[in-house]
Amino acid sequence: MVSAHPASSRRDLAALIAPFNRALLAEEKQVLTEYGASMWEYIILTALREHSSSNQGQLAQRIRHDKSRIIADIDRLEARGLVTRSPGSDDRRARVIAITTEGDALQRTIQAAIQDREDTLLVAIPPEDRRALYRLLEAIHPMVTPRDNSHI
Amino acid sequence: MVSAHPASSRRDLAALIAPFNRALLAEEKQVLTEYGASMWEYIILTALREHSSSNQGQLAQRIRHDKSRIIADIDRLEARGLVTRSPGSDDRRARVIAITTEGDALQRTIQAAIQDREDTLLVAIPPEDRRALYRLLEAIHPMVTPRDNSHI
DNA sequence: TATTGTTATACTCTATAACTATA
DNA sequence: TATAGTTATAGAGTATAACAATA
Repeated sequence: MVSAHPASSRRDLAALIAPFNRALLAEEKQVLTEYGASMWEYIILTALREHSSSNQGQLAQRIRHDKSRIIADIDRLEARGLVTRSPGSDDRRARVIAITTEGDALQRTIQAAIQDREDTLLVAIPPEDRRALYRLLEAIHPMVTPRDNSHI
Repeated sequence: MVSAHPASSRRDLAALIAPFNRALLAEEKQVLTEYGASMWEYIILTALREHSSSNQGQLAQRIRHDKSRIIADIDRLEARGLVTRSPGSDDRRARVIAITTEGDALQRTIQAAIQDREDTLLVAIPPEDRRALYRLLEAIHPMVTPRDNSHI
């Protein structure tokens, strides 16, 4: 009897990526706990360092966070003086979120710690292989990131 | 003023892997919905094709599923005739889970469909780069998978 | 007393709908 | 009427504790 689907010798790509993803998140969470920030708070600070200031809704959309759940995160960041939330000058419904100097510094500190951990995790991978990995993942990134159509 | 942490030019590895992981899971879930299986059910079938039969607890441990949550999954797989659940011969507390011919066939069908989708997702990556990616991820896999200490 | 499978419960994350204030 | 932000609520997924049967 010949099977319609011969036993696959190859592991699912998802089965290779998922544990890697889990391990990276675990490392990241340890660092974040150290600095009293949540994953979403760190993602928000990182996004704000790239765009410096944006409306709350735009920000949520950019990082693919929920417009209703981002509120509490910004509340905490604001209370810690890491971001400011001010009413839009032209549209008084809008809230403009901007990162502060303290927020900027904290994001850098956390990111440096996270990348240190990532390097440690992959210390057994030769440098040129690691560079190849980054190059491949950067190439794949746009293929797996839903395009932002908000400008259309 | 010199910053303690200069702006990182590099993206976090987690920020590259997470969207990739999400995209792969989304593809996988579409296939699974087609065949009426949940992610955990597919993982269970895949694990059973590698080990053919095992105690419920050992199985849960191997796939890092919850020993209490695996119950409902096995209930459904058993009801569909994809696995059998029989009392252990030596230890009557234990339940031995074994995959059936139908279960084996379904896993192959689903896996083939999933890997087809994965190939489609990465169709723009040249074959040799894709091979390099798999090679790297296979090398990283043992570094990010918690070792099974159950035999100690 | 410890372990296998089971059930019940609580907790986190997420998704969605309803509300307000502006436009 | 539509939109930005907010609040409240319901759901999925997960983690944990308590229980019955067996060791």
